[in-house]
Amino acid sequence: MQNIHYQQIWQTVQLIPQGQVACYGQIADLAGLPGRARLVGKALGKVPKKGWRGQSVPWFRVINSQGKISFPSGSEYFAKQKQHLQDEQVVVLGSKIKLKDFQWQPDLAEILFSLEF
DNA sequence: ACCTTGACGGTTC
DNA sequence: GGAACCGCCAAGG
Repeated sequence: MQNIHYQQIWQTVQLIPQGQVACYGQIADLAGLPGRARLVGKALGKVPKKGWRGQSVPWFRVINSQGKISFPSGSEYFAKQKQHLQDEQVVVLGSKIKLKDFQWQPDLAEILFSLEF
């Protein structure tokens, strides 16, 4: 396929460690697409369910810059995302997550690694 | 080539 | 806090 941007995004999302979260804008920046948070949302909506390059894409570790799950509360996907996060010990109160405690803070080495492709 | 759609973000009030 | 508004721009129709 030719949608290079989606692939860069999926790949970056795969770097988020288990038990941590990242926001859409943060992923966009790390993927080399500054200012394109919305594209990240679109890309996540299209992750291959079977995974990509042999690994699953942990879409549920991506939330918005306000620390909230971006699906309408009550929707099927909202529940699914919340469940996945709680399963890996991320505390979700209502729809909110404390970024201060759970946001992924990639170190320099990780950033450089992600830029090599 | 034009128009709409996004799992968004920052600014402002 | 939260809501309204505007900027963003690749993809798909």
